[in-house]
Amino acid sequence: MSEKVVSKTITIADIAKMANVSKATVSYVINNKKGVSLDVRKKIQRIIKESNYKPNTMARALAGKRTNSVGLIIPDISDMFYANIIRGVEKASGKFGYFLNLFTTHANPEKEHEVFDFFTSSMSDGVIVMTYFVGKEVTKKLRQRKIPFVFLDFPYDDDIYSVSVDNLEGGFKATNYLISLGHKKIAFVHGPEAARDSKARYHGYLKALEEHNIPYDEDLVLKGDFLRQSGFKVAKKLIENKKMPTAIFAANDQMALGAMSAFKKEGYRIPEDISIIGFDNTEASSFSKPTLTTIMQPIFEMGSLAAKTLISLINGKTPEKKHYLLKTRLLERQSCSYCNSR
Amino acid sequence: MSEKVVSKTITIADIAKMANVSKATVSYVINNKKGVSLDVRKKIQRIIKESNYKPNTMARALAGKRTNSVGLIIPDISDMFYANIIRGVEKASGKFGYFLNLFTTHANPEKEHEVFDFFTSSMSDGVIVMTYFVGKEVTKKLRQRKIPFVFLDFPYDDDIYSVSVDNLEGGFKATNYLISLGHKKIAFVHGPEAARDSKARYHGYLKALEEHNIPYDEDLVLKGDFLRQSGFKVAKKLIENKKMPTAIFAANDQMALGAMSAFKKEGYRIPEDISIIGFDNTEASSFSKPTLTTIMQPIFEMGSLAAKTLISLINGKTPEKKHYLLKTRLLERQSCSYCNSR
DNA sequence: CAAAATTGCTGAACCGGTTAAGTAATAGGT
DNA sequence: ACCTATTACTTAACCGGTTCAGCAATTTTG
Repeated sequence: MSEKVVSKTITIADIAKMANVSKATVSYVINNKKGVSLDVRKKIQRIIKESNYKPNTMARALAGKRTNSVGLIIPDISDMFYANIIRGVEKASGKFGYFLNLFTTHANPEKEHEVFDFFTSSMSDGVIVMTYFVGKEVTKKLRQRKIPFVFLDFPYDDDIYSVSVDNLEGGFKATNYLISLGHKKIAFVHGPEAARDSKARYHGYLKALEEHNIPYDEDLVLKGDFLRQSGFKVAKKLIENKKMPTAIFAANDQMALGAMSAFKKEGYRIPEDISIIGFDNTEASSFSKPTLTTIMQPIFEMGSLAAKTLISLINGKTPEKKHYLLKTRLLERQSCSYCNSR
Repeated sequence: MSEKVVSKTITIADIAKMANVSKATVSYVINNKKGVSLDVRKKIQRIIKESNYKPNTMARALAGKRTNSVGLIIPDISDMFYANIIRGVEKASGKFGYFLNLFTTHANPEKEHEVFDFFTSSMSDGVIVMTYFVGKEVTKKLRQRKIPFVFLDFPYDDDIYSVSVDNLEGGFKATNYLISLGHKKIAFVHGPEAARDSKARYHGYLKALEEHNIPYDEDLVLKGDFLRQSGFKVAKKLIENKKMPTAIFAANDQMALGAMSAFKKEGYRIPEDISIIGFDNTEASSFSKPTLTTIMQPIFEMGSLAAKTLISLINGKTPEKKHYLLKTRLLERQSCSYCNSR
């Protein structure tokens, strides 16, 4: 005679029943819409609170509303760079009441496509994309599904909302700093061939030389691959070739630190005998002996601006800017000094 | 006379129409269910591919299916510890085809509740929780909504699936190591009062002393707060009080490094005059001079095991274990040596 | 004071899928 | 050849919300 009671999660219909109104009225109250008398409104609000009811996000989203979440697609989370991006995005989104869907592509083209497919199946209201292999197909897909998106650190494209770091200006700043210290023989260490950021930093280097009428010396421009080891090798080579510069600008901290240890090993004093500047402000750069002067990227701000821009787009507003090009900052530490050589 | 064509995203109904079948049949094909002839199946698959159709996740979830995403709630993402947790969770979930919803509570009780409320509104199929203020209400809420969950680094509770690091064993291991090097006067530096992990490490310390019949010396147990500065202060105090131990075990690397710099400043050689061991294997610990011997937590594995367990739960399977207590690992570096004093 | 506008609420369609139940056609068993 | 299973597919209800159209009661307006 007894019926089995299956505990079901409470729905809008239940609330409606309890309040003796229709589902519609409850919905209006939930969404703060007018057309409901104060009495009824209060009653419904009370019941909602008492029964601890939470509208189902899926149903909401399906019925045309938003999910209140933004997606973030990044290659990886293994270093602080990406962790900081996440932080920035998370913080800014949180401020606007959005939550974060995180996707990592592991720098794997296949996985990247998978991720995008998932995205286009609706889940986040918009997406921030930072990835290696994105091409026109992806932006096309996103547009087709009318999913707002913002790219991070993406080559300038007038059609695409983007937030990037001004790597050229960063390279310029680094080189300029060395020049201001009296250096004229300044070496540059490249990152890997394909790296856009390294290239931009190189162009900043060139620009600074040019502006100060310092002749370009091909022998002082060296190939690296962003890894510590390559900085070490490059430094060795410079020493062997007896073509020593008075300063080195490496396209990232890792290589700068590699070079530093090579020079120290060969008896050079830093910064007395040679100045070194890096790029990125990785954690390691503040622990080296001497601590590494470097260029800091506003990573957190990058994430946070991207989120702000995206949320504007989601809400149909026009973001302040279509393209942000963020300035870097010079961190003066111990690895650079006035040029002592003739 | 011309009609405005509004580009609509393609739905299962569209596919059904194109294939001259019902929505149901398409659904069966999508979900690889039987009851569809090979011919029709292939035809539908072709059409799906050609039209680049992706089922709407929301609709799916609403109709009783899953979202294929797991939630992760953590206090913050500002350091590599959490970044590694994320990595572990992301990687393991990815392997099973699950995506990640990331929530951070910023160690803020209010925000924490907000996050949980959002969760209970259905979005992820399950959730991994690592947070400060969780209490019984939260686990009750999750249970009420039938959302599977796993706790990270949570005090043992027989009722709750959990993955934790064996901090006691870690503390034991660290202390034991120092003892094995001949040390008898071993200081311990606490983390903040409330920190469960610090407390557990302390108990490991006690256990090791006891097992080797080394008398407990109250004066060698000092209060810190996990910050570098506190390690520095504590070391100063030891020196001033002329109650020098031959070794120090700090409850985390930061404090160990702080202590290290204090000792160095006062002319002590490490490890010749005093051995130091930390806990956590933070990045900084491998850059110090000398490099810091420390206890490594299997953070990545923690995240990955939690994800595995959660996904089992989601799929109605019984996870291998209800409680994982992961072992730490000793990283022997340069900051510890045989005890030289009498 | 009648007509028009407004307010407060309801009913029902809809979002895009899943799935139980039903049906027609084909295959299998004796 | 006749009855029963099985196969292949469809119909329709349902998930839990939102929102438009409609209606009655009340208020405003000329």
